[in-house]
Amino acid sequence: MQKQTKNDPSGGNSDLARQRLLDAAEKLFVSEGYDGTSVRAITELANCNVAAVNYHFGTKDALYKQAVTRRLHMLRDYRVNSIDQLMEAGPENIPLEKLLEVFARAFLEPLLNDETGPAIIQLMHREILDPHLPTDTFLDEIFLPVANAIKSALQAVCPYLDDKNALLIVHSIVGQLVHIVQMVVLLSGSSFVTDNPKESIEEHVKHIVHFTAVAIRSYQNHPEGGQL
Amino acid sequence: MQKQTKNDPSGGNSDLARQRLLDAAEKLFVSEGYDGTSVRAITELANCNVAAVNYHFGTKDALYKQAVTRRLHMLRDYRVNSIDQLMEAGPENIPLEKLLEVFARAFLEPLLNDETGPAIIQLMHREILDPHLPTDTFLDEIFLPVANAIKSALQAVCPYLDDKNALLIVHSIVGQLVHIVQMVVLLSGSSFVTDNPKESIEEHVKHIVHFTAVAIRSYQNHPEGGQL
DNA sequence: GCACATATTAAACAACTGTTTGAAATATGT
DNA sequence: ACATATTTCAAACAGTTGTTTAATATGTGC
Repeated sequence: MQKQTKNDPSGGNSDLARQRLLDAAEKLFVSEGYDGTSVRAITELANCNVAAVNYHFGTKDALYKQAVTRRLHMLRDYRVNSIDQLMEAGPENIPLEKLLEVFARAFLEPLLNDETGPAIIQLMHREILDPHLPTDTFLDEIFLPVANAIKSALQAVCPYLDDKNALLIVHSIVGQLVHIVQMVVLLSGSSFVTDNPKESIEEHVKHIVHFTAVAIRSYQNHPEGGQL
Repeated sequence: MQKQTKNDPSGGNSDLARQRLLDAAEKLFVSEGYDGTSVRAITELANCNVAAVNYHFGTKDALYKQAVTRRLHMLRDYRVNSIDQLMEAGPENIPLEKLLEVFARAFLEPLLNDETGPAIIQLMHREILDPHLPTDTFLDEIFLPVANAIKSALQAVCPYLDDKNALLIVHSIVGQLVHIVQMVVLLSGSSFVTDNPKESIEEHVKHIVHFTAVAIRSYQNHPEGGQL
């Protein structure tokens, strides 16, 4: 992309400006939301003229959609691929804890990544609260694919889980993981001193894996779950 | 409030307009967010003049703070009181499942209430994403009081839980409960037909109670949790 | 009924918003 | 170097925003 091919009539500089606009837009949509972000703020951060948004993307809304969609697909692919790769070892060779840990880390990858932090997941939260994508995009293009991937994997590793219980368990796992992100966001604006945020996240991940594994194993003897 | 006392010099009509503005503001802040809600939209919904916000509240921001804070305190008090009332029966008389169920229902009360639905909890999500309250208000005035109440109650009912594990478990419970709300919000804008949303919520609550109880009991023999 | 306090109101204000427009600059192919 | 395509740009536009202002209407106490 730094190299400009002489055959490309659409111009490399155009791609650079587009990229800068997408990156700037993403950053501002994360921190200010859609309505709180102006086209002028985006173009100033991207070092572009205010009309560049309309030239390259048509409208602010279309820019938003592209900024969100590229991240949404990235998150889905990373999460689904992580599960698929693990499952290549064969379900009988995969400890439940391992599956849960791989999923948790894949789910939280942007958060665990120093460069991105909670931003991308936070952008997804915003899209849920204020949807701008076409109806059901979030469900169809990230939530359901990821949920189905981990659900199938759970059922392969724990064949005693029926469809209904497996899905309920997926919701429990996702809820716990999302909560970590929300706590990070909440504490990031806080005057509380966190000793070591990364260590705290690791601790939560470890807890969730164990907590969840125990509960799942209880379904082996009790399809209704929860009885000891 | 329908009766106007002759002794009240601040005027009943003023309280009526204030109330209408708060209610209208809340409704719009829930659905459109802070930046997506204009003063004109609020005053139109409240059947007031646009300057009424400034007269009664000073600024749009101050109106927002009051609208959010009144609900935040309401949620906290309901949750904490539900736990406290249950604990009056004495921890030795309270099954763990009962405690978890009471907490879950108290936590989700607005959602379970046909009049409010997920709106109020959604308003809290928005405040986390776009804080307008003074720093740490959300933490200090709802999250921590509620977390501490359920943490103490859990430790009273399950004395084998130490501080660290109890807190991690509280996070797991809250994460699962918050996730229900997020799913309701996500599906409310969806073309998916939900057979019976109330029944689905009940099912999730039942699952979370049992799922969580099993996992908690595992700490009895294994302070590190998670081992079977 | 009057004086004073309070609440409501329409108009005005400065600033901001996303978009459009046409000129100018730059890139590209021959 | 020229013709054409693409990109960038400043200015303009109509609409929106939260706030202020002063007049008017309403409420209250005596």
